[in-house]
Amino acid sequence: MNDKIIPHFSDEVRGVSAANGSAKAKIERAAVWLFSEHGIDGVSTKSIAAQAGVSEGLIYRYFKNKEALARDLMLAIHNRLTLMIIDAGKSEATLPAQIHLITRAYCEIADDDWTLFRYHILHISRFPGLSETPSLSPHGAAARLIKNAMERGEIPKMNPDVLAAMVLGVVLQPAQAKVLGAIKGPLSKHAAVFEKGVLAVLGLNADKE
Amino acid sequence: MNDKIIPHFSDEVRGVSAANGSAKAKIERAAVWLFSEHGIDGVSTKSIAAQAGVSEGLIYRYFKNKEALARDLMLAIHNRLTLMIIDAGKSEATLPAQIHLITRAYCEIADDDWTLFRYHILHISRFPGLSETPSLSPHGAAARLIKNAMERGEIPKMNPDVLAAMVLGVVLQPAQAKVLGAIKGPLSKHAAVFEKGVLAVLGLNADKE
DNA sequence: AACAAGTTAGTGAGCAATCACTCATTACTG
DNA sequence: CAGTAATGAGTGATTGCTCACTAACTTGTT
Repeated sequence: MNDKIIPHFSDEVRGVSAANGSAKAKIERAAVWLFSEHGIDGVSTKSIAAQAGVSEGLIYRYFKNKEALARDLMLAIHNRLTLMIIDAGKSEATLPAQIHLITRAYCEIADDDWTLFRYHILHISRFPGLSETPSLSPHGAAARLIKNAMERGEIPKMNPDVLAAMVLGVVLQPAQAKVLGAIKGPLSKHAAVFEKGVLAVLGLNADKE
Repeated sequence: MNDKIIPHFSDEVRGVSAANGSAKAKIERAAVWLFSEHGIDGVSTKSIAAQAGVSEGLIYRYFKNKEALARDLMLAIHNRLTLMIIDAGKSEATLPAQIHLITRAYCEIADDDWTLFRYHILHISRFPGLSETPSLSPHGAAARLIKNAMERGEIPKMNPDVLAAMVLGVVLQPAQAKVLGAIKGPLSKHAAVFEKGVLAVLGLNADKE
């Protein structure tokens, strides 16, 4: 439980952003916090500037408009999660090994920047375009891994999109429950349970215990 | 696949609202459609009135303000889903029988009023109060059924809130995937697969096939 | 060093547009 | 005509965004 999974991945997956003290970073941190709490339309540019401790006009030096600011932040976590799944698919050959890596990394990314992750699961639906590019979304990447495993004969063939959604739900719904206060503490604490649940949905855990 | 599950439940679970042609019903239908599409803050009272074919002022004859309208609609589907789970817990004695009923009914309620269901899963987080009353939320009701099954010795003991979230995720994440366009057709088509997945997460499907 | 010129970072008053909501008035109905 | 249903122009507040401006810092020339 001590060793982190994230360092095994590339820099993009580990999550990098603007220099911590810069004005741009202050705006981003203020915005992601306020957006996750009140929704994008529930936050004014004035309140973002106030929370960041900068003037309102400065936002428009770094971002074209409020929507672009919201989109950039969403894209950061969206791509981070997607690339993590793709990387895991490349570094491991079998579905169970991939799932072991992915469940841990998913939880660690969520715990690492919970505000940004919370923003992602609460408000991703504001950006339909991000999910309409299947290969660059967590769902699409997961569906691809599952489809490959089906073609290798690791699991029975069925609709990979439905199965990918069921599998993602085993991890994402507890995350949403944590957002809504029904579950407490870091997600990583439950990573082993999530892994077991995911394997069960895939019919891969008959040989355990 | 022909027989519906919904009729087995009480009137409240079957879903009843204002008379179809009344002005109040027209406002509700217009609001739930626009809210689910653009979010509550992304919809103006003017646009609701226009879509409903009534004047803007009429909204305030039937609802105290825009927030109350949004809350009433959310409460309708929220209570409908919650009561369905509670009812299933009363009418069936074992967890597998309860799950058989619930997965079907969940899908049928979603298909029956997809716009309202879509509004629920996309924007429930706007009303944290609804989830903070655990016994009156789908998550809370499901957690109770699971906890009871643990005490009857049907499944191993563990954190019932975490397990309830994982189980709900198996059904809700495919619903979200359908919202985002990754899955098509009615949810009921996949009810049997969802049931199998839920049983697997609970460790209850060793005796199948 | 001294100064001028140019570039970048940052400000905040102000603007047109839109917002949720009110209310005096009208239309309808039994 | 009493009572309810319905209207929509009007209101003050707030919105996202602009832009003329200042402050601070780099660079080039002497």
